[in-house]
Amino acid sequence: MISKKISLQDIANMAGVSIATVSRVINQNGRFSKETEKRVKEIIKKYDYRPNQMARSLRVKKGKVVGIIVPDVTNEFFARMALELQLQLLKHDYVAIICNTNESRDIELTHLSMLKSQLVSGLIYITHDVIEEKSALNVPTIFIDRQPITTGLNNGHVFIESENIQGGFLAVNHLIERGCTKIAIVYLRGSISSHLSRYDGYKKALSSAGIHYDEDLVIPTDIVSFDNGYNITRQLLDEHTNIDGIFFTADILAQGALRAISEKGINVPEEIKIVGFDDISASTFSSPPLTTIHQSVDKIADLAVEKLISMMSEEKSDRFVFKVPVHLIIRGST
Amino acid sequence: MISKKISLQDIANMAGVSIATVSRVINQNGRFSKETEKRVKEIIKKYDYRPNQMARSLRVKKGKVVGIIVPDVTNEFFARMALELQLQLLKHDYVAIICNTNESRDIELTHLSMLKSQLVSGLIYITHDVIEEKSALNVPTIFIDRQPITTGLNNGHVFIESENIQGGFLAVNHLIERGCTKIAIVYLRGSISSHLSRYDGYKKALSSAGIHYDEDLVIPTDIVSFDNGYNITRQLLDEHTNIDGIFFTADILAQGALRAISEKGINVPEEIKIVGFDDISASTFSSPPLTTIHQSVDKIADLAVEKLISMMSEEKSDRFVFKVPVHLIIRGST
DNA sequence: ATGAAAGCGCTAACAA
DNA sequence: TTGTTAGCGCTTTCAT
Repeated sequence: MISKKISLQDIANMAGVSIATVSRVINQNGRFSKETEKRVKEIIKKYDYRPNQMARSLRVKKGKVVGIIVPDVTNEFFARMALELQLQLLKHDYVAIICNTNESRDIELTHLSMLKSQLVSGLIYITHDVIEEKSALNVPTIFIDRQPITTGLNNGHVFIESENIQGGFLAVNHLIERGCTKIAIVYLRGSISSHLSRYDGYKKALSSAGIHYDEDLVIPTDIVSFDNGYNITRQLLDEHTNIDGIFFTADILAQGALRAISEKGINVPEEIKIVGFDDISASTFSSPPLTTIHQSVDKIADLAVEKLISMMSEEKSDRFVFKVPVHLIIRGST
Repeated sequence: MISKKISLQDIANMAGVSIATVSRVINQNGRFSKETEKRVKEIIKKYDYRPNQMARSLRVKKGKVVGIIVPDVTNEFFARMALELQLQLLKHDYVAIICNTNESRDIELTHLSMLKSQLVSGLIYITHDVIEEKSALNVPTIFIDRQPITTGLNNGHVFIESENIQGGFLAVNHLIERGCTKIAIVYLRGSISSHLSRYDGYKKALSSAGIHYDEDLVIPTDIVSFDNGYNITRQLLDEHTNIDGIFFTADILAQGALRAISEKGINVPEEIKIVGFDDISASTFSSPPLTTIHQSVDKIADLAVEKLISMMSEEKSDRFVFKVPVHLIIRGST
C-alpha cells in the first residue's frame, strides 16, 4: 500500500533544510553539500517521495507529457509502436498521450488543442500518411515511418524509419536465392516513402542478380488490406501463369495473397514463393507461415524516445534522419 | 496552427469580468447571468481557450488522469482494450497512462507510485491474472476480465467481463449443431474466472444436448500460447482418434491446434471442427479461418469508462458486476 | 551552501 | 450575481 501524499515541504522539515535545498538536490542543479544531499536523498527514499508533477509542470510551464499521434490504432504495427513508445517514455518519467486521428484532420486538430492544455513538451507522429504541415505545436517532434513533405527536416524535427530499401532488397534477393526468376511486386503507390523505398530495393535486387525488370510484374495498389491482397493476387495469377515469386510491401497484403493462391490450388512454396514486410503476428500462424522482413518496433521506439528526450532538453541533434536495420525472417512461404 | 497560450485572466479581461466568473462559467457551478455566460463563452470559443489542466489539477489535488494497468501489451486483446479505453477517456478530457507490468508485482508497484505523482483519480485493471489486493491507490477502480479475489466488490470497485458462460455455451452448441458428438475442451486451469466460466458453458451445452460428459476430453493447461496449443493438440489426437470437435478457450491455442492438425493430415472442418475464443486478428487470416467467440472490446471499454467517470464524480454505482454479451463468428474451421 | 519569497493558472471560500 | 483572495507544490531568482 502506498503512503499518504508527502510534499517537498515535509521532506525539507524532516531533513532540517529548506524546500529550496531539497528541490536542488532532486533536480541536481545549484549547489549543496555532499552531506545534505545524502541526508535528503535518504529521506526521499525512505518515504518513497515523488514530486508532484502537476505542480512542477505549472511552475516550469512545461509538462512531462508527450503526445503520440497515430492514424489508426487498430493497425497492429501502429499499436505496437505506440505502446512501446509509451513504455519507453514512462522510464524517463514522461507520460504519453496516444491520440488516434482515424485519418481525420479535424480530429487531429482537436487533439492538438487538447495536448496544448496538457502542456506537452514533445510530439511523435507515427503514420504512413501524408503530413502536410509540420507539427502545429511548437515543440520538438519526431516523425516515424513517414517523412513530412513540406519542410526539410531541421532543428526540432527528426525522422526515423526502417531501412526500407535494404528490406526490399533482402526480400527479393531471398526469392532469387531460392531460385525464383519471375518475381512480381505489389506495393502501395503514392507518396508513401517507405513503400517506394521497398520498391527501390526490389529493383536493386533484380539488377544485381542480372534479372530482367518487367513492368508487367509491378503492381501498384492504393489500399493495404487483406481483401485487396486477395483480389490483386487472383487477377495477377490469372494474367501471368509463370510467376514463381511475389514480394508484397505489407504482410497483410501477402496474407490475402496466401488465401487467393490456396484457393487456386497452387502450392506455396513449391510452385510460388511469397515474401511480406512488417512481420505482423498473423504471419507466424498463417499456413504456410509467411517469410517476411521484420521491422524492429522496439529499436525504432527506443531511438525515437532517446532523440526526443534529448531534443526536449535543448540538446540539438546533429542528424535529422535515422534508419533502423531490418532483417529477413524465413518461414514456410519460401 | 494553434495560438499562443492564453490564461483565465486574459479571458476575464477581455470579457470585462473577474477570473472567478469565468471559472464559474467554465465549470458550470456557482451563479452567473445568462448574459455574462454568453459573452464569456464567445470569447473562449474565439480564442480556442483551454484551461491549463496542470494548474487545475494542482488546485483540486486531483488530476484528470486515469491509470490503465495491463500485464502484457503484446497480447492483442489487452492492447486493443487499452487503446480503446484510452480513446474513450480522451473524449471525457481524461488522459490515460498505460502501464505494462510484464506480470511483475515489482514493476506494478513502481508504476503505482508513479501514478500517485500524477494524481490519478481512477484506475483500470485489465488482466487475466490474479489480483491479490484491491488497488493500492485509494481511487475508484474498474477491473476488466478478471475479478479480484480478496475483496468482494463494493463501492469504488466495479468488475466487467464478457458473458463467458454464454460464450462457452455458444461455441460448443455450435459444434453440436454441426454434428459433433465427441467434443473436447482445452482451457486455462487455475483461478482465472473467465476461462472457468467458458468451461462451465461447455458443460452446459453438452448436458442440454444430452451428450455424455467425458472427463478424458477435458484438457486443462497452464499456458495460453500458440506452441502450447500445438503440443496439446498433437498429444490429444494421438490419444483420442475419434474426436470430432475441439473448443479452445483462447484463439491463440486454437491457432496452434490448426497447425498440429494440418501436420497430421487431418482435414478441418471435414474431419474435425475447431472453435476458439477472443476473435484475434490472426483468426481471420488463418487457414482455415477460425470460428470463434467475439468479445466486444469496444463495448467493454465504453462501459468501463462510463462507469469510471461516474464513480470519479462521486456517483455511487448500484451494481458492481457487469457482463457484456459475446457472439459467435462462424468461419471456415466449422 | 542555503534560505526566503514570488508566482505559475486555477478553484473555492468568503465578501460585497 | 460577481469580485477578491488565499493557497495547491513546485522552481527559481535574489539574498545571505
